[in-house]
Amino acid sequence: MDKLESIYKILYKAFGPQHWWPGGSPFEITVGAILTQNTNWSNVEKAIKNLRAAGAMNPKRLHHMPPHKLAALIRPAGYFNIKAKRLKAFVHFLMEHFDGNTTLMKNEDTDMLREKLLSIHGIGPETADSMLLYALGKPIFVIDAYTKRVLSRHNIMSHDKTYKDFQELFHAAMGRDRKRYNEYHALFVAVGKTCCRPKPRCNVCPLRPFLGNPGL
DNA sequence: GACCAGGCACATC
DNA sequence: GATGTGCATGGT
Repeated sequence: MDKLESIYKILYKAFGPQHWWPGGSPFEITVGAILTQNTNWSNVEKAIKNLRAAGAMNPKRLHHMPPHKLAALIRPAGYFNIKAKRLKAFVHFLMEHFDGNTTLMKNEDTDMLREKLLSIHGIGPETADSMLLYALGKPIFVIDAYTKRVLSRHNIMSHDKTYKDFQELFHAAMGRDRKRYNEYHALFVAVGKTCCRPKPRCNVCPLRPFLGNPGL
């Protein structure tokens, strides 16, 4: 097939390079991956800014920070009590297994690491894969609500298929190319924000000439 | 004021 | 296994 290749090219031409993940160390990206769960990125940026300003954007400081203090710093990102616990759980894992060193984590076998990440409270498939791809540069495709929405609307894959089903579609069709995975996922977010929204604006969909009218 | 945003865990049936 | 709910801020 190369429907997925064609869609990638169309989206890239329409929206251009997205420059994900914006700024930051690998550790900061893992923190961002947790903070952005079901949350607008602009709110996450405020929380990241607070953590930086407090000198807390490193594993040791976060590890030793009381949960209520962490929650206060990340308040703008929403779900702050939940996310404070999740960040603590992740940082605890990072300290225990890799001495707080993301480079050591990167050296771990990808499949093994993914399983370990998924076993951490508050880290599901999307967050784990975001960490693997954007923080550690592993060739793992990230599936999110946008990806599912765009693909299902255009009848590429049914919305009720599993995360794994969607992910395997990309892994099989595109080869394991981390740079393209990075860009492609970001492009799904771009198209999901402009036309393939919850309330669609299909008149401006760049995919329509290729795929026809979305099945809504 | 309703809707939406780069999910996940948990309860219930 | 499927479905529903709590978590919460800030922009549109």
